[in-house]
Amino acid sequence: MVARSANVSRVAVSRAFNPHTSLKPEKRALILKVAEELNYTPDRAARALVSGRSHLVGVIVPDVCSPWESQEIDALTTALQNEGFATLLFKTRTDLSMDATLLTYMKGFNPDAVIAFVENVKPTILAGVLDRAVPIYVHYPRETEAGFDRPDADGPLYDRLNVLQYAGIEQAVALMQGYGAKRLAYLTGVYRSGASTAREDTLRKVMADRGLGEPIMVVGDFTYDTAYAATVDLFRVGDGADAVFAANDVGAFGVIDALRHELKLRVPEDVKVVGFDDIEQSHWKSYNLTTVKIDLDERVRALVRLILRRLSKPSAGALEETVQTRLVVRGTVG
Amino acid sequence: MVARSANVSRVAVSRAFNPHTSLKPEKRALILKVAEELNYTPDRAARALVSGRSHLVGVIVPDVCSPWESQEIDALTTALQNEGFATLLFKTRTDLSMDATLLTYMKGFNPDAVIAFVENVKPTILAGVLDRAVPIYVHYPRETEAGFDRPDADGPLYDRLNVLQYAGIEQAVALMQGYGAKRLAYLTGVYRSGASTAREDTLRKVMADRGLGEPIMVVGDFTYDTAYAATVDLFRVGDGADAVFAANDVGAFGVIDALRHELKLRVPEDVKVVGFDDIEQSHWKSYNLTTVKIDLDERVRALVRLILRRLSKPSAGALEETVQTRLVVRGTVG
DNA sequence: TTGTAAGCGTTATCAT
DNA sequence: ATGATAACGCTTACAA
Repeated sequence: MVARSANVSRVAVSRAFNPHTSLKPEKRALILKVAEELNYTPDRAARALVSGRSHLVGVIVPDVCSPWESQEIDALTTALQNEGFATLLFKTRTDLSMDATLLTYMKGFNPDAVIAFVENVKPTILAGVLDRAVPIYVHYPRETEAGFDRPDADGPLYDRLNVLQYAGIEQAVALMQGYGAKRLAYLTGVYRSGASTAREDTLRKVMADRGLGEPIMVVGDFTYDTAYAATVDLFRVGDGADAVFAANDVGAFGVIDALRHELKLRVPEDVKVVGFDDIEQSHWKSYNLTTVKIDLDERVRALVRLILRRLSKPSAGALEETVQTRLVVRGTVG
Repeated sequence: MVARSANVSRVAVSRAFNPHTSLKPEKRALILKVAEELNYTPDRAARALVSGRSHLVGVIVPDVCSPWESQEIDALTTALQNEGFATLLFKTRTDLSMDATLLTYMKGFNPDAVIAFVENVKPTILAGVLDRAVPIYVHYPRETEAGFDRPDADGPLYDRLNVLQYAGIEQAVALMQGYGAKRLAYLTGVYRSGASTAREDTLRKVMADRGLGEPIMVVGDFTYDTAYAATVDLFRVGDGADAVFAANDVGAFGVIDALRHELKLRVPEDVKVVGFDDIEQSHWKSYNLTTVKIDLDERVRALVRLILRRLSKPSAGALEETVQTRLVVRGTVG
C-alpha cells in the first residue's frame, strides 16, 4: 500500500476515506492529500470482500438500444452514480428469457441489487439464484377507476415498482372517442409481455365502460418493422380501424408510417394513433405523437429509492413504490 | 465456504472452476455438481483481488440514450458478455468533459479496460489516472484518397480504433453532386467533437477536389432540436442550400423535419440530405435516410479484439484496429 | 493429482 | 484518536 509508506500508518488511510470514523481532521487532510498525489483510490473489490457491498447494481435488459430502455438506463445510471453506485449491464438473449446461466453469471459479480426489466422470469427464481442481491420488479397491476388490485393480501411479496396505467389509458380513449373514433385497434407488445397485457386489460375495461366494445387485436412485438407490417395487414387483409392504440411509441411510429406511406391514409384525419411511453423521438415533427407518458425521472427516482431503502434495511418487509401515467396530447389524434 | 464443507477440500473447488488446472475429471464433475446444488458461484471480487482481473470493462458515454450510443452499447455488452466480461456504465456530465472526479470514481471499481467514447479528454490524463486499466480510443484520423495520416511516426501511442471516413464521405458527395447539388451545407456535431471535425475536414477536401468550393457551415450538436432550429435559420436568415450533410443521423432527421414541416420544402426534390451512422431509425419510412454507414458489428468486434489482445499481452506496444465506412443509399438524395 | 500456507487490499474488533 | 490483528473468499506458489 503506497499511501501508507509515504505517510504514517495503515488503517488510518481506511478511516480517512470513510466519513463516519474518528480521525483527527488535520491527519485526514494530510492523508487525502498524499493519496491524491499518489493517485491512490481505495479498491472497491477489496472493500466489497469485507463489507459485503459491491456498490454495483445489475440491470438486465433485452434491448439496450430500444429508445425507451436506453433512456431509462441513461437516467438510472446518472442517478446511481450520484449515490455512489455503478450500473452493471447485462443483456438477455433475443428470446427475452432470462435463463439461469445469465443469472449465475451475474451473481458472480456480486451486485448489491438487481433491476429486472425483463418480465419472463418468476420472482422466486431470481430470488433463489441471487441470494445476496435484492431483485426489484417493475409491475403493472390490474386496475379499475377505484384503485389497483393487490394479488397478495398483505402488501407485495417482493420489492417492486407499480406502474399505474389506468389514468393515461382512460384519457387516451376518451380523446379518441371525443374525436369520433368508433373502431379501435390495439397493437400489442411482444408475446406475453406483462406491460403489454396489462395495457390490454385496462384498455378493454375502459372501452367496455365507454360502450366501445372490444378492441381489434393486432399482434406486434414493440418493434417498428413488425408494427409496420401488422398495420398493412390490418387494412389490406383485415377491416381496418379508425384508431390504433399501440403498446409503445416505437410501435406507433410503425403504424403511422404504414398508414401514411404504404396505405396512403392520413393521420389523424383518417386514422388516429396513440402510443405509450413518451420517448424522446415522439415529439419529432414527422410523428408528433399523442402518447401516454410514463414520467421517466419520477420512475427512476422511485427505483433508486427502492434500492437505497432496501440496502439500508435488508430485513425490512417487501417495499413498494407507485408511479402514474398521463396523456400527452400532440398531433396524431384530432 | 459452503461447497467445501459439503464436499472434500478447499483449493480443489477453485481448480474445478478454472479450466487450465489439473484436477481429476470425476472430482471436478462432482464439485461442479455440488456447487450447482448449493447455488455457489466463485466471488469475482475476491478473485479480482488476487488475480488482478476484475472482468469489468468501463464504458464512458455522454448520452446512453442517443440512438447511436445505445446501439453501440448494446452490441458491445453482448460481445463482452460472450467473452466473460461485464459492462460497467458511466455517464459524463452534460458538458461532455470527463473530469478527474469521474475517472477516479471509476478507477475504484478496477475495470480491466476502459472505452472512452468521449473525446474531450487527453489520452495522457486518462492513462495517468487509470494505472491498471487500459484505455481505448476511438480515433478519426485525417485522410486522403491515398490513406490516412499517422501523427505518430511509429504507430499509435495508445490503443485505438481508427474509423476511416473518406470512402463514405466521398461517395456521399459524389451522389449529391450527381443529382445536381451545388451549394452544400455541413451540419456540425457538438463543439470540438473529434468525430465532427474529422468529418468536416474530409468533407472540405472531397468538395475541393470536386470543384464544389467550401461547405456552408451550420452549427449543430448532434441533437434533433438543435438541427431543426439551425436548419430553419439557414433558410430564413441565411441563404439556404441545395444539400445538407449532417454529422449524424439524428441531426439529419432534424434537418429533414425542419425542411418539410416548417419550411415546406421537399426532400429530396428541393434539398438533398445525407446523414452519418446508419442507426436503426434511419430506415424508418418517414425519414428513409441516405447515410454514411459505420458497420456497428465490425466496429464492436474490433473493439473487443483490442481489449482481449491488450489483456493477454499487457506489455505489448500500442494496438490498433481500423474500420471503414460506406454510403447506404435510401430516399433523401435523388 | 492434491493439500498447505501465504497473501491480494480493505475494514471491524479490540486494544491502547 | 489511533494502532495491531484477524478476517473477507479466492488463487498461486510450493510441497507432498
